Amino acid sequence: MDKREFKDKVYEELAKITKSMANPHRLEIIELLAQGDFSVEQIAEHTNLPVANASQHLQVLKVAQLVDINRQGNFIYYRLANSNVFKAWKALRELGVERIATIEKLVKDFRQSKFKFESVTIEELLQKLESGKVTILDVRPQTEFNKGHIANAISIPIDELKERMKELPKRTEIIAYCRGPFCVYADEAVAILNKAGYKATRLEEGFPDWQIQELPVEVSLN
Amino acid sequence: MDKREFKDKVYEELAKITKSMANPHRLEIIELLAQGDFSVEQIAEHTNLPVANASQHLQVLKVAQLVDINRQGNFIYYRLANSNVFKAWKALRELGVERIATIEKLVKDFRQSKFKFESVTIEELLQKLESGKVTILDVRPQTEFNKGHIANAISIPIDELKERMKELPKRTEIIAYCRGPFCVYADEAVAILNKAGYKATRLEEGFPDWQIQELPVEVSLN
DNA sequence: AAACTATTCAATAAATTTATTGAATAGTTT
DNA sequence: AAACTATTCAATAAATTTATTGAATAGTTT
Repeated sequence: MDKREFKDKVYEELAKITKSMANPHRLEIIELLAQGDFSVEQIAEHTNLPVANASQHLQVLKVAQLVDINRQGNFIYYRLANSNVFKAWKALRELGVERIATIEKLVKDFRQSKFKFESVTIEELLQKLESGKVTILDVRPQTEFNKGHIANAISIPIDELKERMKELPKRTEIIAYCRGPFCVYADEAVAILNKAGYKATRLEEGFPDWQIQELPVEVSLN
Repeated sequence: MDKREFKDKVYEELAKITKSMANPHRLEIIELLAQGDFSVEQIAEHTNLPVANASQHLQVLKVAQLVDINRQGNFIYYRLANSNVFKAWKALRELGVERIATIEKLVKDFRQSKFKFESVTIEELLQKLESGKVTILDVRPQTEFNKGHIANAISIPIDELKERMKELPKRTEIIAYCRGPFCVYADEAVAILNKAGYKATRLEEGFPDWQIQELPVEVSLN
């Protein structure tokens, strides 16, 4: 094998992996699976895809070895194959957010149209945790919280927040988080809480970003 | 704009960026541009593409805002738009190297078919630098060395190594590096040097990996 | 074993990406 | 201004990716 042939094969392989990510639905699936494992049906519902279609995209990811499966009864659960998959997604996300004004604008327009809040980065949250009392609020669905969450976070899914917000302290600062920077549950939570007189801010990033940095988490052993 | 519409647009934009990278030639171009800027002709030559073809791939990268241009006389020089582009490439590369046994195998087969040497990681090199004397040898073409290189590295392009190796110390350990883990100049250098009685090893990663970690470099101001 | 359920498969048409070729363009040098 | 050079553009055919639909499959429950 000569040098050119070798190179061609290396880049060919890398391109295969990159292609397996290069689709809006598959990027969304990867982001979702960063929260934990999900069945095909659940993935289809979350991403608004017909099941057969979701399944096809999952096959593409499986062939590229970005996801693993785990059969339980009639259900097949998909999960990310390893943490490098999330790292690659994160790098692409950061490239996107920095480079494409469109995305920034989309995010801002959407957030500002309903709410207009500042957010706190993971680093800033760590500083706050060191210097004083902060309540961390996880507003993702209960099942995602159960799969893994930031250590000491309180779980109140966004749908239950209105009835259950009395469980939260009125005085201490509340940082709400969800799946990632594009997830709007945290924005909704901040809107609800601030209106009711709480002191709430959203975390810019999501649980997987926290976890990948090896910060303290509580995960289910399943 | 409702939630689903917002999500669709975000992932659509991210997929556009990802697609712009999802091609073997474009991945190779990105890796090359991580060394510095190059004209279309140079890029075409390095990647073994017809000029018109290279130009088309560069347009794709330009539209996605992964590269910038800089006209000088008749030549147009392309460069990476910012360090996040290299970070994304690096994340994909690491995902690839870890996940796809094929690539590992390709790299090993190719290296072992001609040479079979161990390599040193950036971290290991840093330790060596702390604990004793090491000569760092840059075997990339002179122009790439001039654009930027590891601080205190000596430049001897691989083509000139046989005649010029007497410039190198026989006693101290030599670490040779080039463009990145898929670049084989460093392997060739190690083979030549060890045969001649030098103590040489290759650096696993390349100059851009060193630079992105904000380790000491010498760069041209151009 | 039959009925059921979640998922995958297969076929197809439409959309997108790619390589190839030759011409056009934007700037430089004479 | 004419000749020249590097790069881009435009058109096209071939290859690949995608969504859609209905059927098939692998396993579970009755």
